[in-house]
Amino acid sequence: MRDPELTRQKILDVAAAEIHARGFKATSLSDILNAAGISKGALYHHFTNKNELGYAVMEEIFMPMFCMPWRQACQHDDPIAVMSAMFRAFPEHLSEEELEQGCPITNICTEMATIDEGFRQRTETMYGKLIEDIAGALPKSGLREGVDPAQSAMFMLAAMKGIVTVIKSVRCRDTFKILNAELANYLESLRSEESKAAAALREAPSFEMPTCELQTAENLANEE
Amino acid sequence: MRDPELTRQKILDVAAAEIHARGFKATSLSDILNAAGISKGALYHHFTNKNELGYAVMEEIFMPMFCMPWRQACQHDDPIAVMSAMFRAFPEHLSEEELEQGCPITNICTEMATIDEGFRQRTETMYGKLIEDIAGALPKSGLREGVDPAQSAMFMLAAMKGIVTVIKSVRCRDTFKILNAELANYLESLRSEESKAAAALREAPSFEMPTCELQTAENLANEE
Amino acid sequence: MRDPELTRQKILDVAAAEIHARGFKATSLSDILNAAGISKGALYHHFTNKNELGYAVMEEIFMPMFCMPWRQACQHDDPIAVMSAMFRAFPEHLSEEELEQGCPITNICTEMATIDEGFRQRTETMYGKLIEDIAGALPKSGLREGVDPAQSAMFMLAAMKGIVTVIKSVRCRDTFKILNAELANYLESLRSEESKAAAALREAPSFEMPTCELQTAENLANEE
Amino acid sequence: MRDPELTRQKILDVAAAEIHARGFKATSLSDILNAAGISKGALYHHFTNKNELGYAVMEEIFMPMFCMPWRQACQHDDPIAVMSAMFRAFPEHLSEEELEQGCPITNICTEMATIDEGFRQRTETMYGKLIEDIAGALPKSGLREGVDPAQSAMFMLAAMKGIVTVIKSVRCRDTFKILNAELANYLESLRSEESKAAAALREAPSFEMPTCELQTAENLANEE
DNA sequence: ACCCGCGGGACATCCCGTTAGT
DNA sequence: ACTAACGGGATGTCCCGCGGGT
Repeated sequence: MRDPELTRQKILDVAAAEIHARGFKATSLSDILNAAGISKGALYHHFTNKNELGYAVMEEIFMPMFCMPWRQACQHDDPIAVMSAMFRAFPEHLSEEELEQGCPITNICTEMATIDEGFRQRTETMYGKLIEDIAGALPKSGLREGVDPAQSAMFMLAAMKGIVTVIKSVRCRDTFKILNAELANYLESLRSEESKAAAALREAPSFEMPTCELQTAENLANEE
Repeated sequence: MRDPELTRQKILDVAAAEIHARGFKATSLSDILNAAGISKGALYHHFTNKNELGYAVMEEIFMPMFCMPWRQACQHDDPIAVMSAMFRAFPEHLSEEELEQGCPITNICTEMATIDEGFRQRTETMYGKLIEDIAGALPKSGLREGVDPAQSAMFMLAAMKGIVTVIKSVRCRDTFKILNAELANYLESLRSEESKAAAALREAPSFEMPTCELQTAENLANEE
Repeated sequence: MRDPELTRQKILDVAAAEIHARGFKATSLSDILNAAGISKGALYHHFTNKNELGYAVMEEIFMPMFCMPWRQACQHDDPIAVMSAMFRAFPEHLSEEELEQGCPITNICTEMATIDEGFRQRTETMYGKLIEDIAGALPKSGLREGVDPAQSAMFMLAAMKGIVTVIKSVRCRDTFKILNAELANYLESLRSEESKAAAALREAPSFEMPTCELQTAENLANEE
Repeated sequence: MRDPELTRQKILDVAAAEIHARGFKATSLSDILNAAGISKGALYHHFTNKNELGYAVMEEIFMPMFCMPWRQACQHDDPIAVMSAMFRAFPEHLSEEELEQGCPITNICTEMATIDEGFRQRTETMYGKLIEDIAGALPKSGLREGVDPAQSAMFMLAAMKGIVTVIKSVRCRDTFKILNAELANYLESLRSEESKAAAALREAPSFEMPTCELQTAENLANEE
């Protein structure tokens, strides 16, 4: 019955959901408490304050969730192909709710960056690492001359985030598809001529949304 | 001494600045009141509640400010050239503060879209109009075959917003330049061959940040 | 119906009573709110926080109340005689409750001096002024050679506060009388021989507890 | 490693220090726990609640510490001489911190007497015993006719506490010296003529602050 | 048109004490 | 004997909005 790690995870899971749905400031601790069915004492025992809880949610839920597909794509022989497929598949895979809520990291950072350094810095370092990984992987696909992998990776990331942000306002899945297709085109345009030829012969890799193996309260409970 | 319109504008100006700096929820009415040197009664005389004030700030300050440069570019004979120049010039023109605060519209909409329809809808309709204008203007520059102006306009807008959002986290002006340069390249890539040739001959239009002729409290005061 | 000054005074009066009865930290704002029948908003409107309320209570209630009798004694031709009478009369004049609660200034300062400078400094300056006044008045009674008026005033003040403090623990009115009599003796011992002789001829001034004309909520209400 | 008595003492020592520094209500159990490096369970194993811990601190730390010098003085042939020396030496012996914090017993009793009988009663009985001892010893020094030893002892005690309380507000070591000197004078004035003469011939007893042999955690640890 | 006094609720924090467990 | 998870209440702060008055 008493399982601190599970309690902690339950708090994190619920907090992540609430924060994603309503934003950080608009989410009260009582909301989380009620939804998770735990007491104030328990929360205060695991996290020293609301901001610290927010940091933990970012690091242990939002960031792994966000990075997973990119990391997976980076390990493939033709990362550009996988990412392209990813962009094209993505708009279909999101629920109506997710589409309306946008990217949790962009949300929390846009909201909190100017009033709390903790959120901003965590986002900054995450971006740094992710860009590094992607920039390291892109050349595997064969790049056009003059293309700077880091620069392109950054642009792709920014564009992708911009698209999700715009979609959050516009709430239109078709627009989402179109924009992501345009982004996929941008990606493909980075290939060298040989790479293009080769890619044309191969079949496009079927992309399936990676089931993000997060440490969730459910997982923890099932283990036993 | 008693000038309702001036009072209203002062409130809007101050509110815009505070909200841009701290976000909507994190800005309390007292913050605005103190900064503007007016009383709560005055505020509630002009605006029915905090959200309504937020809407007015969006419509009368943030949106005109944001749209101004685009509208200007659309009126030029070669909109792509102007927008390209704009993207390249932009990172230099922003103060350190503005760079850290990001785009006010993206901020407020990202923060509030899920908890209040008013903010979202206003953003949506603004995007709609802006895209329409840009899509209407782009062909003047001569587009490559197969390019859908609306689609490209949307992508450009999204990418631009994504870039500003990322920069808000990363706080690096050089990265800003690089990303905007990449965006400018994207724009130029939309041109047809003839357009490219023509543009190469012309001199690039020098871009100067448009001084947004907003209705501000200062302007109002000076008129008299 | 709406009388801000009266509201403020009511808060001060009630807060003074509660703080005197329970101590500063042990008195919650809700206690005061309930006892005064006002809302949290009203309190927050008149005082920025609990400490600031405490300061106001000290300055506007406790200190005038405490200083009144001394000031009165200082204006007499023979201050020593008045103060002596005061010390002897004091233990009889206090209610059982006041006897148990001790001196409000000593209480609040003893409790708060180490954790908040505001309380300490206010006490310090009050002591300074009071000592100055008493030291200025004492010579009127004719002092023995070698007596430093300031020094004696300070000692008298300290002893008096010590007595009240001890009585707060011991809760014995007779002990109070004895100790105050001893203090009165100390005072009389400061006189020169002529002064002693003269005082012996005169009748001891009858002392009556000065009705401290404080600005109380009751007074304010009665004025209208 | 597991030494319940040592744990208990450590708690007491740390609690005493924290309570002396911040006051009883302002000291949270977590403050003590962190400073002592023990867990809440340990504390609640040794003490049933916060008040009970406070009582123990009073009885086992504050009171022995406070009484020690007086007891020592009482055993001397000329208690008045020793106490006089004590008063004169005291202000020099205190650290700046101790001077600012005042007498721990006065502090805790002033703060808690009205809201908890436990603190008050313990103080009352301690005063009773101490006065008894001093009143019993004073005659050894040879008292003036008409002097009631108990009365004088009480006055001395009260005055001394008042002085320390005032100094806590005023924070001035010189004032401390002056007031204590005045108190010493009071003491000496209790002597009979013969006693005065005799004391004048003898050398004043040099006073050194008694190293209070308390049961401290350090002492306990060293014993092994 | 604007100000000031006020109502009342919500929120983050924090704190004391209990209990399952080792 | 001691740890750590947890319960749940209370507190100070603060904030949005209303309405009497000028």
